[in-house]
Amino acid sequence: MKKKRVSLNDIAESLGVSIALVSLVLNGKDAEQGISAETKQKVLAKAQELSYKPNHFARGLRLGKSFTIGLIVSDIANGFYSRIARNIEDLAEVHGYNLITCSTDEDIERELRLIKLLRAKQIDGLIISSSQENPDEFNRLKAEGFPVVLIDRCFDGLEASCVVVQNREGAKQAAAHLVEQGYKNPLVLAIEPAHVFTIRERCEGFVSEMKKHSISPKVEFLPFDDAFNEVERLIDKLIQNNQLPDCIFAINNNIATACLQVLRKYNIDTPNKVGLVCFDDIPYFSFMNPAVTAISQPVDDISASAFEMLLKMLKDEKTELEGGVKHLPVELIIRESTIKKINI
Amino acid sequence: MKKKRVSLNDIAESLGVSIALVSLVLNGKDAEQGISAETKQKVLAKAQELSYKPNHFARGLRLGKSFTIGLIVSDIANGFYSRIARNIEDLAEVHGYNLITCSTDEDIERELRLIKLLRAKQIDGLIISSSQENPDEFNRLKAEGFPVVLIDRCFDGLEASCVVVQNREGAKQAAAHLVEQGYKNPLVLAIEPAHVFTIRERCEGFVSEMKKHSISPKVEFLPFDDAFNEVERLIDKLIQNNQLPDCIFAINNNIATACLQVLRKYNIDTPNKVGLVCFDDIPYFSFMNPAVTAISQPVDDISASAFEMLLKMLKDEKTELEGGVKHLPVELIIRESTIKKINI
DNA sequence: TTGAAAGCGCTAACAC
DNA sequence: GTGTTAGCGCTTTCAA
Repeated sequence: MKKKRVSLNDIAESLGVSIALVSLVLNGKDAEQGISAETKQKVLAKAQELSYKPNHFARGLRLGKSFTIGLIVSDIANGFYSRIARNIEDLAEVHGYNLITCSTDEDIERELRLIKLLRAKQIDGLIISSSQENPDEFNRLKAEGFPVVLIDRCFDGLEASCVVVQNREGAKQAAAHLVEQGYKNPLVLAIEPAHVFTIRERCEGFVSEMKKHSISPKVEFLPFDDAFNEVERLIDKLIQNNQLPDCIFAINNNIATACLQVLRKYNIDTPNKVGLVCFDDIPYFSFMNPAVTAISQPVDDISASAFEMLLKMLKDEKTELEGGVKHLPVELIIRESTIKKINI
Repeated sequence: MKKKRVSLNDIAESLGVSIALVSLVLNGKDAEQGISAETKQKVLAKAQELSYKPNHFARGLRLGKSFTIGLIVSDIANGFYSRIARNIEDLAEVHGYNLITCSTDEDIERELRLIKLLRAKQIDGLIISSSQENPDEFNRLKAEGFPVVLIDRCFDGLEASCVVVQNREGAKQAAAHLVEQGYKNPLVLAIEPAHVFTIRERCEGFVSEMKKHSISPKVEFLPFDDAFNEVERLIDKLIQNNQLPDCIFAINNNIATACLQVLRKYNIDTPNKVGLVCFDDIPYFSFMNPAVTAISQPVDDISASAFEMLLKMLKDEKTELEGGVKHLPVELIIRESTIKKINI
């Protein structure tokens, strides 16, 4: 029993005026066209009465715009990305845009498919934390004049715009802190794919700082899925081989959480037996047991900067798109998981 | 320097065939139309070469479908909803649909605006956790034949389809558990707006169970925003007036988290001085300090049921939409925050 | 086997 | 002040 949607035509007919007139009024262009206040009221009233809703397809087809932007991340259920999504959603709404969000699970092919799909759906612009191996796809998009902003992860040779944090510096701070606390045998727990910008930079920053103190950390790359079991398998193996580290640098909040679970399960005292520091802070870390030392990323700034960049491109379509990478600072927040207790 | 998008016409022209032919081939209707394998190949090759992407607007305008579904929740950054969003996103993708997600912050007007907007954007269906006061809007949608499934929250008199959990039963279990543990002076921490289905059912379930044990819990409704400060203000007042409860029933994961923060800040021993139980379990609760006793909701089942219902409506458009409410069971997971230690 | 053409609903240039 | 009209890109019916 589907009712037909009401169109401009329906309003025009029932009022005995032209479609164009109705369109003009409903788009607020009555002033510049000199439409009488009377007809304007009639039209507005009728539109209300029939509860007219503009057809987005027709409008989009005509205008070539969807007022929808895409957001692609690895996993929208990860607190880091879901906070970004929420921020961008709010910013977008202010400017009349909606957000269509997709998760890739770090799958390169899937990411390309999603980009294609979203473009077919005529999104006006894209914000993406990419899992690609190189910047080609994004340079292509930029060359086409398609507004795109990368967040979180960057590429050498990228020509499109990008917002990232100071991964290296953050990782170095974490390393320096661990050394200061007397940890000597660190393990870096990263995830695949290892080429990902954030992973690489964080690992390199951490390792290079450790090297300064004549320490060479082990680095392990875990599959993206199923963090808990992967971490457990690894820790188990390390225990068997008597190779347990005395501290862990977790590459993201997921891995850190998994670590905490596993350490607890194996009754490994944190921070006294094994310290833990995480890149990326989430609200829960501050009251976990133990509270987790973490490098906090400026989520609000990332969202705001990225959206601002995108909006600029969305607005002045004439000019060449700009490009450029913006680096945002991070902050090491020291909590219980890296401060050994005096009496153990 | 925007390149023009390539259209069916471009392919047709450069091949010297008709648009219709190209359309047929690209939609895989070449068999039933009896198009020669040769032309088919030509078309496919050309489409590939020009990297043709169908224009979603034109298609949608013609077909009246967007292959996009809407998801409206109060806050996509809340773990409960972000997990649901991720699940539905995955299910949707399998069936060729995308998800456009919006947050309302429990704002009734905003919710209505969003529904209108998404419909204008021609979403094919809607999954929503609503903050409305009554089912009118959704009964209207159903009457119009628009596919909609409510999740998490329901209404008396609702005619549309709905998936909820057994809020009352869960809250009762929580209450019974607290009593069993010897707690005698509970406080219910809920949020506004108080008319929300989940809030109401959880409060009622909890209170009615407590009444059986001759206990009348206090119930406080906090504004939706800024949970931490609201909880702190309240706890502070209770301490001043010497009215601190001996246990708290937090209505959702946000409030529970805020409670934990505040209790810690005030150095109030949990569970010995004040116990804490939460409706809705999130992964972090299991390794917080103390680990939080919580009522776990079947997030996967909620997502799957809701999507399945929606998909059914999306598919057979002919038949009258069904309606009906599905109730899913919950489970009390007992952890440290409600088990008093023997030696305190 | 293929082509022609109508029409989805809307906007904007132009005509009256 | 208001109407007419072309056309955005696509699908689908009918004709050839």
